[in-house]
Amino acid sequence: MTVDEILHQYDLKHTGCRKFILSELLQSESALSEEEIKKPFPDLFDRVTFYRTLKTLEERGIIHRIVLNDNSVKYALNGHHPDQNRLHAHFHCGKCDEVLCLQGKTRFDAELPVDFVSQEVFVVIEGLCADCLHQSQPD
Amino acid sequence: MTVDEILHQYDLKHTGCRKFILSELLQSESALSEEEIKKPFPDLFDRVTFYRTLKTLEERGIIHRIVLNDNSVKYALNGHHPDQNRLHAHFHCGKCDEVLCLQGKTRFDAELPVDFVSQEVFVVIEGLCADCLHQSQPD
DNA sequence: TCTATATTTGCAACATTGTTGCATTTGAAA
DNA sequence: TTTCAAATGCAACAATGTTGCAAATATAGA
Repeated sequence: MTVDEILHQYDLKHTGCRKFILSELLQSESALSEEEIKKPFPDLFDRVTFYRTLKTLEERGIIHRIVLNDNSVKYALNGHHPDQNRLHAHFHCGKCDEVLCLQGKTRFDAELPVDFVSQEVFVVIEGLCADCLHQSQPD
Repeated sequence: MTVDEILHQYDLKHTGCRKFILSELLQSESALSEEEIKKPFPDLFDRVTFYRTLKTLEERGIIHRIVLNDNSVKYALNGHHPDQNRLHAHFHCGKCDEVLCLQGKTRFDAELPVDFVSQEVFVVIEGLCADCLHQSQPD
């Protein structure tokens, strides 16, 4: 899936900021913060344009926001699982700050009070990724 | 458990701001935002004092922060389950904005990549509480 | 290819949330 | 009552996100 294919599929204009953001996210294994997306060309687009573009992409369901427990925000492309079972799970490495989507690799279940309805579930696992684990515990 | 008992137990001075925040949280069924805590006396304490006090209470393990998917933050008293299994689960009603702690009422399990270590898990369930459900679907 | 138009973008200004440094006040121990 | 570390208030700042408006641009149609 290319950037242009995505934009065409969602009937969005192929503008610079959209192509840039989608291109960065496509290239990345993990979810990226605004700063991380911008890193290669920090001042290529205005901050406002960036926010508005991220908002548009999110509203169209092309990307999703991940809010970590320290209030920071990362973005990732949506999988092509239409609207899954609305369980969004991510792993956050507290050392290198990498965020991984865990689509379909988690199970969650809750006993809610009577007549409470669950619409979406957001899970963030805080921990250490393999690289950082090995760095801190050699051998 | 009273405010003074809590402060004494954690060896903290019984200061105005601490007593006020703990008192509000003790009275509340659900988690409260900074604004909601302040509501009865919005200007009783400086904003900085408020933040520093919340930070202290959190560091001591008396309260915990809940970060919702819209970036807003709420606070709640910790249960007296020493350090549980590090699964923090909350329900957030998207209509009335109420947040409920779901201690011990959830099951979660994830298949992480090899050598990834989970330290803490944060879950937010977005949905509708019983009151709001009945309001939107009378009968 | 050129033109028209809705959309996107940049800029300025502002709002909210959170932090730091420092001087003053205060809780509680002696 | 005195003393002093801890807590507080104030000013200033930083990060993150939003709104209004004018200028630039993508693309549909001539």
